[in-house]
Amino acid sequence: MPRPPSYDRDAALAKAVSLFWNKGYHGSSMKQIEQALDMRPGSIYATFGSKDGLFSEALASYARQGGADLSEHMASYDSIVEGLQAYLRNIASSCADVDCAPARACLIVKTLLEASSTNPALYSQAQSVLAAIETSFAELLESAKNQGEIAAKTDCRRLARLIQGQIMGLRSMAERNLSATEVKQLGDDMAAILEAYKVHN
Amino acid sequence: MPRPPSYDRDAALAKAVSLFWNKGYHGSSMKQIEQALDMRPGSIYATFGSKDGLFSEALASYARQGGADLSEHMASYDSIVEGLQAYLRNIASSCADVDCAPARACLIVKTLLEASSTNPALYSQAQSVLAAIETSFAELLESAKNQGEIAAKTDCRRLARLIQGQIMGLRSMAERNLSATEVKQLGDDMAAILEAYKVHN
DNA sequence: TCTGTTTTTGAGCGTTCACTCAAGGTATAA
DNA sequence: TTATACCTTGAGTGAACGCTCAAAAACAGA
Repeated sequence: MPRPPSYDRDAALAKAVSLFWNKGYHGSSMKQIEQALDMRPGSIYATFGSKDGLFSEALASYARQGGADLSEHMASYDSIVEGLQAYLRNIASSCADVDCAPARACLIVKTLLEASSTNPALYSQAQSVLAAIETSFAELLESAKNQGEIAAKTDCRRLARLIQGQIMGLRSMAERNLSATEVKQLGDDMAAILEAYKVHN
Repeated sequence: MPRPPSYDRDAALAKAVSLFWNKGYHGSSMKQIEQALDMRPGSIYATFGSKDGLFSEALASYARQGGADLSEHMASYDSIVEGLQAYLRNIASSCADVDCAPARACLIVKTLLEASSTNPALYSQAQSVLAAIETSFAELLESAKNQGEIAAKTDCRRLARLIQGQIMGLRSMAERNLSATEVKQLGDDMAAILEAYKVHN
């Protein structure tokens, strides 16, 4: 009996991610959202509830994609630490490439900074997502420890935060007008930091 | 003959810095600005021209203060590299302290990320400020090189960007709800990165 | 005290904000 | 074909946005 929706929910979300990633929460108006999603306000509100709701779903979608990317990347590495080093270098490379993404900086970090004193719900969500990513890194590092790649006494959560800090710094730095070479060098230098944590036998 | 202004321009700017640092550009409305500066719109516009103008002056003021802080800090260190290491640890400590500042993250980075696709003028200004900071670090490192603290072949601008990236990451990470201990550990770990660049004799 | 200049004031400008909802359109099931 | 449920539409809501400006207030010099 009912009429099915004419739009593709996931496709709309992807477009929302792109817009919010580019312009941020306050920088994206409903007018721009309507245009980007090619949906009228009524449909948007029926589907996502509010601008906050749409942003929240977009952020979750972005985080899900990021997690999948990390998993896929790590799957092709025997050495976890080397996989993480390559991950840092890959981020630098893709940031250095001409606008393949809506922005170089991470949407989660942009949200963390923008929402910290203006939108408690989004701030909290950004915190949760970052905590989950920290956990992902920590679990990878625990495996690395079990494989003898890093010292048994290594504090994996602490090292995970160091790595997360590198990514935050790298991607934020990439928003500066640096050359591709400079961004890649930064990625290399950050990857090199992990050398000190390797067990060399 | 003329009536002198009743407000203190610098004091007003300091209050603007505090508000913008806390809430960002889009997150600070003129109503809130009027309240924070205790000035009526006419006076604000006569003094600073526009919201953009006020933000621009606030950002410049913040950067000036940051530069002065760095100079003052470094003055008390014979070893430049050790001074920079202590600088990173100090940032971590002050971020860990209970709200001594309007926000933990850096206003310049917040502006860089927020303005990149919504306000070219502020984006450009943030880029300039960050480039100047990079230069400050690079000059310090050149001195360190001359003093034999770091290898003669060190690329100082490149290392300067690595340090700047650490600060960006550290202060962004501090916006997460981490414990004081965790933030300080991150500061320690980032300071430790510079050990690898020291010439040990 | 009076005059001249400047600052302060705040009501209010037009615009844009996020959002609503009654009306009309379009699919499915009978 | 008809009935029914759902979806789409877009003009329009009140509120908040950044900003203006004529009038009132406050100072310094005469």
